Amino acid sequence: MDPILDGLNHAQREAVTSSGSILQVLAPPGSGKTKTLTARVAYLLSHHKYQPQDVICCTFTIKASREMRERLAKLIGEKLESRLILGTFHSICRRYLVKYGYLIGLRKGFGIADSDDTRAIIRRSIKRLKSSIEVKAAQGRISRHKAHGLSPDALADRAKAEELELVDIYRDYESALAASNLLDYDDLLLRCGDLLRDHPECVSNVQAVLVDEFQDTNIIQYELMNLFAAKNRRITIVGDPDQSIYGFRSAEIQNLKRMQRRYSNTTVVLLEDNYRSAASILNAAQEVIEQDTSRPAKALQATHSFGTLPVLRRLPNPNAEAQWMVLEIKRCAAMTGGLLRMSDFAVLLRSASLSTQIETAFGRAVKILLNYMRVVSHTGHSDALMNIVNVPPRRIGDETIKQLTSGAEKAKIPLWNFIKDVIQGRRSTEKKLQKTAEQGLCTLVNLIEASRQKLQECEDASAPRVLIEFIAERLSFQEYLIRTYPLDEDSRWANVRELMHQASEVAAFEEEEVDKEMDLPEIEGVQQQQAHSGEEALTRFLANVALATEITTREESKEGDQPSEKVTISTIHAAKGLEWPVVFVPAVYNGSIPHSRAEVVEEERRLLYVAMTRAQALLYLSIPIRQPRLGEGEDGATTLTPFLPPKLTKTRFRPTGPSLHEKVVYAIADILRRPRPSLDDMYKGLEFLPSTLDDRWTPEGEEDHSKFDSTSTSHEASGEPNPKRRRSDMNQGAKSTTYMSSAGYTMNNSTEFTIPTTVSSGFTSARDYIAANPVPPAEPASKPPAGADADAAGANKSKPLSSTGRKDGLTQASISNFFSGPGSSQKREPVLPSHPQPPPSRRYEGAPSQNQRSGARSIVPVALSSHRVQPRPLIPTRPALEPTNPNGYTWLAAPSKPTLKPARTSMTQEQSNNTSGGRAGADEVKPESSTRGFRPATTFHSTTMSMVQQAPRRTLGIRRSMNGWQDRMKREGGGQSS
DNA sequence: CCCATGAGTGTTTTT
DNA sequence: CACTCATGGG
Repeated sequence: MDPILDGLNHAQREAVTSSGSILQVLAPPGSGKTKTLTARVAYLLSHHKYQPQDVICCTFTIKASREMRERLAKLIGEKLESRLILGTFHSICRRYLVKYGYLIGLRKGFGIADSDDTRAIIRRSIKRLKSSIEVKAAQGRISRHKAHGLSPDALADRAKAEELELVDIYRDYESALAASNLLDYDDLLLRCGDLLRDHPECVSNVQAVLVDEFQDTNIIQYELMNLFAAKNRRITIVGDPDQSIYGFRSAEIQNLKRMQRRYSNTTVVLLEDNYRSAASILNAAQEVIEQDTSRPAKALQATHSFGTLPVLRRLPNPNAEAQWMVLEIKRCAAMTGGLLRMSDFAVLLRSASLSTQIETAFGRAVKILLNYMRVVSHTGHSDALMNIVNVPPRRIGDETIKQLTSGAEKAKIPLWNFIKDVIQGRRSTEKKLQKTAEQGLCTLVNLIEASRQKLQECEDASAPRVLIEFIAERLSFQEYLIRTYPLDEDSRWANVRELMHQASEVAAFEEEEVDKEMDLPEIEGVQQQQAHSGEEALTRFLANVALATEITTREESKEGDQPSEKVTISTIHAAKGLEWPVVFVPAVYNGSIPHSRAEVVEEERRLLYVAMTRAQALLYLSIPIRQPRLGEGEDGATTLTPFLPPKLTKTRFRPTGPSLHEKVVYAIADILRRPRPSLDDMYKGLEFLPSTLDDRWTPEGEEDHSKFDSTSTSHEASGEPNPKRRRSDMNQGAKSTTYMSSAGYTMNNSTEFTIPTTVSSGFTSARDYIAANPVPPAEPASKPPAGADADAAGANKSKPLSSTGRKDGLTQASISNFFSGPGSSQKREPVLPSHPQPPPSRRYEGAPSQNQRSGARSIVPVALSSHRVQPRPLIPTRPALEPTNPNGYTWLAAPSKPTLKPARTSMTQEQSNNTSGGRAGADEVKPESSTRGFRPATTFHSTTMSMVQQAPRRTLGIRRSMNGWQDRMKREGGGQSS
């Protein structure tokens, strides 16, 4: 039979082969959504003979589109795949606008305003108008209005008093964008919509349109979809209302319904077999989502065995929570005999503000260069210009800038032109500029002019790279970095190198496939706009960067390219669509999971649902029972998220990590469809574990003091039989290993570096841990040089640097801090904490100032990972273009076969690991998902671990180390001790 | 008057 | 880290 249909179940096949022109595929987590969509594309090409360039396939994230491209390449061959019009809505729109934007009066060479630009513009307006609205709030509201197609004037009309203030800002913002010839994210969609409405001929070739993650579309995207398909009205969408988590971005869950109304011939196919997770995980997740009573009931059948119950763990505080995760990760890795490697673990957070910011911060060096390039590419980019006028410092301060901008405004010419005129004596500012400032401007102008010249000379795709190098050179950029960030200049410089690398890669890529992906098919009678190739290469490069990109760069290094062994840390949003064997969802307390600022609680619940359904074999939720900083109650006691009511936690979760005896391990292997490890392997890693059980803290979340001496294990907690392994007692030996370099390195710089080294008693420090483990599965490091390092470290740190005394108390506010935090000292990577037991009973609370080696400070974080994944939208609270009828879907068509699966799916008791029976489901259906093929995603932000490994990975841009945390730690530590 | 530097505060989710 | 506010040098 048709190879395209291989491995598809009944419902999936039905979806793929459906003859309906308007098709909705409702696909819950793990049901083979992407697989179905790609197969559908292949099917349309082969059975309907559509040309690939006549098929549009939209996703929401770059990552998703990349994945789809890869899968399609395998299915239909690269040749066809490369001709498909496939990408995020934003990138597809950009493509159309580049080619046909002139038809609606778009100026050539427009740039894309990323959120920094946007924020800067809005900030300025707010300041000028003396508004009291917060920048971020204004930014969000404006975007929301734009997403709903409301112009400033339209908004003014229905103005409520308080919106009036916003209207002015909005207007201002729009004109600033126009003045710089910039389009923001919303504009890309809006303007493309305008284009296609006025000139439908641009898409007259389109035979079929496919949209992934449809529940995340907003009104504009929905409209775009219709416009793309205007000619032939053939649309396939896949989505799942339960995974709608992008409402804040104006996604409208009602689009599903809306689409059904619009196309009366809509066919709906429902997929309901889950191939990803253990039944126990699915059951728990299902109960969470079903609390939303407005949601239509929907079945989700597990095809895997029950597995082992998910965990809901209580811990004393966020710090302990982080340590616990690390311990559990080590325990799992060690006790499963090589079955799980670091990349199989993920920590999913509700908010990643910390790490996110840091990452962006680290990207600053890169950003500076990009802004130079943007100015070179288009001198009208006043914003980019303002960002770099005084970077590196040129004695051009606020006053000078004010003079210049107001002068430019009066003269009605772009800032750049005005500046140039001023320094060339053709114009002058109201007030005379300082001599020094004038000189500074002069150098700047010279540099930009020289760069533009250079660009003109460069007629090919290498332009981006040539320019970066030229500019960096002329700025003595590396020296500037050293001067500015003495502590970690090199990691920043590394980011720059990375950028250069990306630039050259892009160049190579484009050379060899010039007419590939970026070109749209020629349409008779409609002319496409062409451009100077050097300039065009530059613009494109910049656009890709702005679109968050991760320009793919296929090849990720040839040698040693193991999928990088790191634990992934990501936001839940970014994790959508992905899966991992083991998933941790920390901080499930009220205020975090239903986020305190969340507008729609249901969305938060879905978020938890999405997080839980990312797990294949093991799922851990955890909560610090006290959160010192953001004290919720007195003493910062937290309350469990309302999404996990007692009824649920009692039946669907266990209080501590499962004991990992053979059966459990086999079940995990089966679910992952990996070979079962041998008993020998399973025993191997044990001796380095502090305990074979999750018993360092009591199930109630207290530190378990009894633990130190005796071996009394409280395994009962887990409800499973006591494994026969005994805990190896490792006290002493510092088995740590290698962390040499880091220590050495940092020491030079003096400032602190403390942290990492603190190894406490005999465990490996986090850093060692990673150093030792990163690669192969867990093989613990060999033996240790021990002692010395720890001492050194200790000594060093004991000297608190100057005033900022760091203490080590480390109470972080949240886990994310923890992870990112401490461990890193200067350039190192993140480390994983390790540390199981605190040595002697030192508790940290008591001794704030000293003790660095106490267990407390052990921080160390995990490798922080990398990753960011895809996002998707959600429902807004807006005033509605349509009656909101939350979820009243009607299934127009029935799904797959009635499915009766043997009841195996839900055995209620945990012990169901029975036998290998676990694989039952798997036999009937060919497994599909599985983890293969997925890489940890390199993304824009990769973090640090990479440094540990030799080969730096490539990602677009930012590689970060976690400095910066140090100050933070110092501060926090200090504060709290007092 | 203008610019640089240091201290203090605070942070959902993302194309 | 970004942002804001205060102080000190030119």
